[in-house]
Amino acid sequence: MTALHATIVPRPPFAFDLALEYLRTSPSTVTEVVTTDACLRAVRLLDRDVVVQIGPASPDGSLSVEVHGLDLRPAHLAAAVSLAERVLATRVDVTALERDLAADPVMDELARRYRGLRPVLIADPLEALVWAIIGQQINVAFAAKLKRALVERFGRRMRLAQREFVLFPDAETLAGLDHERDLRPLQFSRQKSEYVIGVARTVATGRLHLEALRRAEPEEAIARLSQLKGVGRWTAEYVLLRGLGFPDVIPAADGGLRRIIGHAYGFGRAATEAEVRALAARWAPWRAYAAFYWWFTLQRAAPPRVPRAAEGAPCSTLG
DNA sequence: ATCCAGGCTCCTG
DNA sequence: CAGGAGCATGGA
Repeated sequence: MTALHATIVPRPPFAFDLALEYLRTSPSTVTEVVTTDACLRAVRLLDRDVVVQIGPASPDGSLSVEVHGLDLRPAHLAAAVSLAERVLATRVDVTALERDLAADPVMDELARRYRGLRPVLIADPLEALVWAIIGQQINVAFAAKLKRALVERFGRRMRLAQREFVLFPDAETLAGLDHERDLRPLQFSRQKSEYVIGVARTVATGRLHLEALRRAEPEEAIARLSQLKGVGRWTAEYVLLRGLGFPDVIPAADGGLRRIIGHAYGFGRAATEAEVRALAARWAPWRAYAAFYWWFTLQRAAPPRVPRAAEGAPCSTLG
């Protein structure tokens, strides 16, 4: 096992502590391991399974990026650095954000509260897509249980420093599953089983290249994703936000967003999707940031999660 | 038991 | 093209 390391300097303001808090408390956090001051994750980089660790490098805000694996070359470190920069959006210039959001007093307050927080990505876009499908119309705790079961059953494992890591299953693995035999026993509904395997097959056969969607216009990317069976607008927008890093999309149909926004704007009820879209127009070009702030607020208001079973256990960051 | 949960598909009018 | 029924599943 070799280790390479580099230092990156996020564009200020950057709040690594808030990003870490998000990861620590988010139901989507299954393949990541979050410690008191760092985040680790197993991922495929180039031709290697590696563990990437991101943590504070010095009090000035710079971050250390370490990559651990077998026979690593400089190219693996470069890939790890670009992964870290993408997942944490460290290179995004947010200096205009506070000014842009100040017109809306409610959002202005959130922008100040979460200064330096950017939407934290799920490192693997396919993982983001599968997670979004799993999360459709069920409570997030159960969705997290399903994701954990999927990862533990079909993900490759890695061991590093007494800790076990699991890679999210790749498209080829998921494409080879049988929904009755493999996913129903994990408590997936019949339709979600078919959706997950169907999108994996589309990706595995090369008919959909998720990474390439990053360069598309948002509406084009949403249209492409929506062609997949089981992927509607909410799911597509979620993938753009959490999987691909689009800064200005908002899943306006999201139940959690509708509830908290309806409450925050004094509707006395959940806002409708149309109302969320209308309000969100004022948050452009930062609508993904706004959505992320709301989700973080919901997460913080939620009751504390079940304590992790055992330090070092795989997937132990999920409650 | 009943309602709800980070929706989607498919079918009406 | 907007609106709604029906759908799966487990948890509170």
